[in-house]
Amino acid sequence: MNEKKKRIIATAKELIALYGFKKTTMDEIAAKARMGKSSMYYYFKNKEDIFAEIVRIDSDLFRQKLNDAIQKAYSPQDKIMQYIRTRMLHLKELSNYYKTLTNEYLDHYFFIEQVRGDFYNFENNTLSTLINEGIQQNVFTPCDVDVVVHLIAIAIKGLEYPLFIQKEQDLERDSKQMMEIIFKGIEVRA
Amino acid sequence: MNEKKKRIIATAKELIALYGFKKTTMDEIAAKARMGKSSMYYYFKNKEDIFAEIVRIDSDLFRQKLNDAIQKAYSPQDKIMQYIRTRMLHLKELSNYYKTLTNEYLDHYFFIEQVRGDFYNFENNTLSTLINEGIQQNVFTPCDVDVVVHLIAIAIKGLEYPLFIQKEQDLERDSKQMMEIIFKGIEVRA
DNA sequence: AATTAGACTGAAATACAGAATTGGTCGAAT
DNA sequence: ATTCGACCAATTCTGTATTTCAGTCTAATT
Repeated sequence: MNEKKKRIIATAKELIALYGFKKTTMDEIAAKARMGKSSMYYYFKNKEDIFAEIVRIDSDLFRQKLNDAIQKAYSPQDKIMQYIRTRMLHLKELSNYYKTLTNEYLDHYFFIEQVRGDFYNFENNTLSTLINEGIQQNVFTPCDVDVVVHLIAIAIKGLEYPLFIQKEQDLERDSKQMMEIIFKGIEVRA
Repeated sequence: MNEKKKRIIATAKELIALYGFKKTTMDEIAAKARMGKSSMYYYFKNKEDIFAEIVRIDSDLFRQKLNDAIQKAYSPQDKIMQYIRTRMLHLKELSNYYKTLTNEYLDHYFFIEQVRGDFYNFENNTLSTLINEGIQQNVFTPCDVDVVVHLIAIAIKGLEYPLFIQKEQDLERDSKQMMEIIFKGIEVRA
C-alpha cells in the first residue's frame, strides 16, 4: 500500500479511536496527516471509505490471529479453547482501544453489517471445521455439527457482554468450565 | 386492588402498548379511564409509578407461569426444558404486545433495572434448584452448579435475540438440541 | 499524467428563542 | 376519603438563523 494512503489510515485510526467516527472531521485528519483535504479524496472515495478500510484491515488481522491460535494447538478441544481465548482477549483489547465508539450508531454504517456478517461466517466455518475434525479423529461423537456450533457461538456471545466489566481470569475460568461441559456433551464415551 | 386503580392500570397498559411510555400522556390516560387527571395522583405517586406497577404485576405473572410450567414436568431435564420453553413463548408474546416499546430508552427507568435484577436472581435460583435436584436424584453428575447455571442462562439469552426473527418451531428445536448437549455434558453416565 | 492544495458549495448539524405540551400540585367541592 | 378544574414550572417542540463539514472544482505543482 502507498505510503500516503498508510499515513491517512494511521492518522484516521488514531483520531477515530480518540473521538469516534462522527466527531473526527476530514479537515482534522488532513491537518494531522500534513496534507490538503482534497488530497485524501485522491486515495479514498469518501470518509466512510477510510473507515471501511480501517475496519477491513483490522478484521483481517483478527482472523489471522485466530487462525494462528488454532494452528498452535493440537487437540480439537484445545484448538477450540484457544480460539475462544484469543477471541476474548482481542475483543477486550479492542473495546479498550475504541472506548468512545459506542456500537449504537455504528450500526448505521452498512459496511459494519458486512464485516459482522463476514465474521459470523468465518466463525461458523472455523468452528464447524474444528468439530468435524474432532469427529474424524474419533474425539467427538458424530452429531449435528450446526447445533453444536450454534451452542458454542451463543456461549461465546454470552461471554462477550461481561467482557467490559469482569476480570480477565474470571472470563477465562468461566469459558473453560463451560466448554468442559459442552465437550463432555459431545465427546466419545470410553 | 381498588376498582379505579385497576382501571387506571388497564388503561395505561393499553395506551403504553400502543404508543410507548413516553408518548402516553397522563391526560390521555385520564380521558380514556374517564376520570380527572389529578384523581390518578390519588392512587399513584407519579407517572413512573403507574408504569412500575404494570411491570411489577406482569413480572409476577411471568414468574408464576414459569413455576407452574416446572411443576407440571417430572424429570429435572424436562423441568428445565419446560422452563426454557415457557420463557421463550412468553417473551415472544411480550415482544409482540409491546411492539413500540424499544428497550433502549426503557433503560433510563430505574425500576426496569430493579425488575431485571430480580428476574436474574429468580432465574438463577430456579435453575440452581433444578440442577441440584437432578444431582440429588443421581440424574446429573455432581458438578459446579453455578457454572452449569451460567452456561444455561447464557444459552437461553443467546436464543433470546433471534426471538423476533426466527420461527417458533425452529427456536424450540434449537433449544431442545442445545439442551440435549448440555444434559449429556452433566448427566451421570451409565 | 499523477498529485496536491486552497477556495467554494450545498446539505446537514447546531444554537436558540418563543410557543406549546405535559407531569405534577393545590385548594375547593362532594 | 375522593374527585376535579385551574394552575405552574419544566420540558419538549418548532421554526429559523448560523455554523460546520463532507465533498467538488479548478488551477498549480511535480
